[in-house]
Parts: sequence; C-alpha cells; structure tokens
Amino acid sequence: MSLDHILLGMLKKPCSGYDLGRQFSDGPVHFWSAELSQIYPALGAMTERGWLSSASAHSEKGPRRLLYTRTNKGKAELQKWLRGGPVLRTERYAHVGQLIYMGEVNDLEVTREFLERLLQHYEEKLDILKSAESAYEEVDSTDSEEMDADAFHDFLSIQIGVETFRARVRACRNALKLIRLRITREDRDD
Amino acid sequence: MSLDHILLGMLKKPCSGYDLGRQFSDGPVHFWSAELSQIYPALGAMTERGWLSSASAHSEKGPRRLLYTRTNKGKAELQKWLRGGPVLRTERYAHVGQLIYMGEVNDLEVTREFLERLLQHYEEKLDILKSAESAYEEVDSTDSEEMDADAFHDFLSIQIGVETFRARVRACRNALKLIRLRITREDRDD
DNA sequence: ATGACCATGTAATCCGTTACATGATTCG
DNA sequence: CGAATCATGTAACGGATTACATGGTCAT
Repeated sequence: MSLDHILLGMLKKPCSGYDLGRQFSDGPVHFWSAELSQIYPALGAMTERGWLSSASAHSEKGPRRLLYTRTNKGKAELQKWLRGGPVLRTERYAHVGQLIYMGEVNDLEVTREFLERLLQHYEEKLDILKSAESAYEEVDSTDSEEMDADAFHDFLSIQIGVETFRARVRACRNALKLIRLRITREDRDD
Repeated sequence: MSLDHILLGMLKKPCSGYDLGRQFSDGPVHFWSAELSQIYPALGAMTERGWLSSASAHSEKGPRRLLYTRTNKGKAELQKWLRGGPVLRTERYAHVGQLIYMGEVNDLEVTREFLERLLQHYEEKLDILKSAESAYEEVDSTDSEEMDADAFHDFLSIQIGVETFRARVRACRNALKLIRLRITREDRDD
C-alpha cells in the first residue's frame, strides 16, 4: 500500500487533497501518479484510521478547503514504511513496453511520432526536476554537508530523478537520430 | 489496460504463463511487473475474448505446460495499443518516494542501508539489460540500418533501459558518497 | 525422500481508473 | 454572465496483490 504512505510523506505541511493532486500532475513527484478521485477517499480512510486529522480553512482563491495533518499514529506508520527497505515490486511504465513491441507495427513514422511525444514528455519532467534542483543550486558535494536532513534527502531524490530523465532524454534523442537514418534509407530505396 | 497488451507483445513466440512470469522477474522486462497469480487469469480472459489460443505441450524439465499464441484478433488489438500514442499515466516506482521522505527518519545509517540495497537492485537490472544489449554488440549507428524492424525496436528500448539504469547507478553511488561524508562528519562531531 | 524448482491455478481483498455529480470563486 | 479554475466528493468497474491450494519432475 504505497499511495497512503506517499501521501503521508507529502504531508510534511498541512495540505488539502487538491494540493496533493496538483503535486502529482505538475510538481516534481515523478515517481507516482494518482487522480483526485483516489486521493480524497484515501485521505478519508486515513483519517478514520487515525493517521490524519483534518481542519477546514478558507482559501485565498476559491472555496474553503480541508487541510490534512499527520497525527502521531500517522507519523509512526510513515516511519515503519520508510524503515522497511526499498519497495521494488512497483516499477511500472508502460510506454517503454510499447516501444519494444512497435517493431510489429513496422511503420517508422508511427515510431517517430511516438518517440517525439515521448521526448517531449521526458523533457517536461526534466525541466520540472531541474527547477526543483535549482533550489539547491549553490550546493556542491562539500556544501551538502550543511543541509538539514529533509533538504539532504530531497536533494538526493531529485538528483536520481534528474539523472534518470536526463538519460532518457539522451536515449530518446539518439533513438530519433537512428530512426531518421532508417527513414532516409527507406526513401532512397523506394 | 496495459498488462494484457504487454503480454500480447511478449507473445511473439508461443509461451506459457510461467515463461512470461519469469521474464518479469529475471528478464530484461524492466518496465513492468506482474505475479503469476495475475498472469494466469489474464491469459485465460484473453483466450475467452479470442485474443489468444492455447495448446498443451510437454516440457523438457518439469510437468506439461500450456503454450499461448496470439490470434489475428489479438494481433489487431496489439496494433491498436501500439498506435495509440505513449501511455504516460503509469509511472510508478515507490522507492524514490521512500528516499525523499527518509529525512523524517533522520538516521543516516537507515538511508545508507536503503541506498545500498537500491544500488544492488539497480546494478542487477543494469547487468540484465547490458547482456540483452550485447546481443546487438556489433551494432553501431551505421549497422543499426541492417537490423530488421523487431530487432531495431528491441534495441532502442534496451538502450533506454540501459541509459536509465546506468544513470540511476551513478546517482545512487554519488548519493552514497555524500552520505558517507555526512556520517563521517557526525562521528567527528560526537 | 526431501528440497528446489517447474507449472497452473482460485479466492479474498485491496488499489486504481473512468465517469459522474456538485458547487464556490475569480477574471474578463 | 460565462468560462476557467478551485475544491470535494461518489459509484461502478477493472486491475493488482496476497494467501492459499495442488501437484509434477529432478538432483542429491
């Protein structure tokens, strides 16, 4: 049960369900996704379980909102999850699977369009992660000693994200280069 | 509905459910995971839907097995999925989320152990992907023109996987370096 | 003969997606 | 006043995990 614990982690500061939802779609939360229709019931269930408490607050823009806060029980649950070792059975990104089997389509224009959309997606994610990284811009390996524990762990995760998406952007661009070569050859052979 | 289509893609050659399950756990299928208890019913449902046909065969090692083959209807369904553009709402790998929120544990030994296990996992995946890549070892950007469509797409996907996991291994090693620095400093300050 | 691995499944439960439903507030 | 955005949910359905259940074959 990862979503509940991810939400617990995100609730360092009190947030509404809507806030949390936006972090999945627009924020640097690159490792998970969830819809509001899943988030609201999850927050409700955690409140019933005593992991969260909620309070109504007025919004500066828009109607009033429910702000959720972690209880001690919720914090204990988060600790348990964090100390339980890496959760590795959840790797899941279907788009690479699509690319593998796209040989069966056997139409390089389809592959090219697919990879161009994929590249755009990767670039967007990389931009978001880079701007999150830039909050630690002044930091090098020596300065990282000066961060507090939260900032340090955030920094490490962002680095993994940045490196991952940088690599994917690179691989995607190289793939497009190879595809263009093959398309040129096809045209030549027609 | 990605699993069904991923299984369709994997069934280029007839396979048993057990074969497919092993590819998720041991093989170069780094982008998805599924348990046998999910695979068997999925194969059954696809057979009922007319996407697959099955035949009993005797195994060289072990009891007899059911080999599944794609029907024309199944092939058409795969084409539809492949031509539908990248499925991007499924990014999901909880372990990076754990690392982000691990500042709350505030025990660098926990983080260090976590990262060492993560590194080991990344290295294992990278090894598997590299040995899949080595099947195309002779290939450079010029030679890739000589591959058939299936091999070419397989090659591109493996490259994305290799680059991704190489980047993660690098980021993970760097993170461990920074952690050791911080642990040393803590010891010095005690 | 016993443990490791091959092989196939079912049942209960839980997680996740899509579609639907409602209404407040702000900006132009 | 109408569209965009803020904000919170419910219902139906389908996907995924965990635990359980069964039995064959092979090497030591």
